[in-house]
Amino acid sequence: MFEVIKKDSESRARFGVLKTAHGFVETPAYTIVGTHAEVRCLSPVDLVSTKTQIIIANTYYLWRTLGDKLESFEGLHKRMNWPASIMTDSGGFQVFSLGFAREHGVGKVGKFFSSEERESRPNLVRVTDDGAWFKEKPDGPEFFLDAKLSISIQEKLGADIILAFDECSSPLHDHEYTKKAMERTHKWAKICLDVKTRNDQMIYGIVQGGAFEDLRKESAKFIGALPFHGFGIGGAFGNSFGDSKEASFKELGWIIPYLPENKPRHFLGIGRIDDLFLGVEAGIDTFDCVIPTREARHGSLWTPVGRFDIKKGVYKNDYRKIQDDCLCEVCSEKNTTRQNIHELFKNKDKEAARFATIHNVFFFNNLMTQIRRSILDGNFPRFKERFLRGIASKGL
RNA sequence: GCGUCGGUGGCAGAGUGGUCAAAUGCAUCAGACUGUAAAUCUGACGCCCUUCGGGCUACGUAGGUUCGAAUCCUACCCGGCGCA
Repeated sequence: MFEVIKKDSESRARFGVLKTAHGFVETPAYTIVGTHAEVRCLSPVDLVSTKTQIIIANTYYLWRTLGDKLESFEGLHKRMNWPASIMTDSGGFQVFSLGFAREHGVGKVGKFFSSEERESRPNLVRVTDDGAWFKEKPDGPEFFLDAKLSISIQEKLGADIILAFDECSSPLHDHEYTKKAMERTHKWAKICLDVKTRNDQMIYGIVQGGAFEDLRKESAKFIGALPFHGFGIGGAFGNSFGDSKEASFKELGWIIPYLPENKPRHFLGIGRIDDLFLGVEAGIDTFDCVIPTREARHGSLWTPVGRFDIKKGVYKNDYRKIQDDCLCEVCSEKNTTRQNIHELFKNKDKEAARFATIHNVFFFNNLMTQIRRSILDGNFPRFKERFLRGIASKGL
């Protein structure tokens, strides 16, 4: 199911192959986010051209959207017209994102909402030891999602890799709460394994424990010892949650040694360029992140010298490609200069977001290809240094 | 020529005696975005002073009425429309 082909001699980086029911994923790999069973703005054909290997969809949203139709659901592969690998997130992140994170504005760097702002973004989630009560509106009815139901939904969705239901805690939570959330996650992890019935799906357990060393180690030890096919690392990570990168990657150092060498490790929701290098270096095999697709829609295009906002006026008469040496479908087309794409964004043309998404997704997938190659060549540390310096020199 | 309607910040367009440096939209500029609340959000946008705040100049032009005018009056300039 997962094989490590080559290990870097100077770090924990490794090249591997993950075999799922729908093919192979060469790792380290980027998992492209398709929450609602589609990668926003991209057709299945577009996706192929972006070198995408695997997509992650979301249990919570598909459950809410499909409702009764879930019983007769044809499966994600058919629905998405995507023949390759798919994973589903369990809905555990929504316990956080629609709850505490929404209320407190966590996730925006350096900014937490004031009490006034909180009123307009109320917490829509109530967590108990048994599961999570969600509501769509502050005054709407509650509905319950727990480990058992999450697995049942994920089995109906039919992804190749499913995730255990967890509670993602916040960096604002103290040790006591984080411990409680971690213990719930552990309890739910065992339930997920118990109730899972399909043999053609892999299941990953999820390590929590926030920024606390004792909890991270405890969680890694506990989850790592359970018979999962792989492991996700989630929770309060990275500067997105108000923590420094250094601190968050120290956490990986606490966790990874407790996870089995021969099983894949997924870094949940993390995926900026420096994160990728640091994650791979720490022993991560797969990443997923909204950044390539969301920022594309917002006009931010990524290149080896940093990202830029194509909507800015300076690109109005810029007849260069997004990125000179890029082999993505957009950069390879004749009539897709920065000037064209700028204009499409200004005209609110739907093609704008599509072009931007194609480029960004290709960029990140291609970066992973280069990382894999560098590991195979025994050159990862040099490649990392060179690439990060390239970005730093021009600024992000 | 007569009549009539109108001339507001980069543009469009509110305001029709004080709470107006002037709503709103667009444009512009800056920023954010990390298991998708997000093809989204935030801030700036007359000039000057260090922010709170204060000062100055502004609603076609020039005068006037008034404690006070983008808002009222007069003349003029410009534009649309109608009639000659």
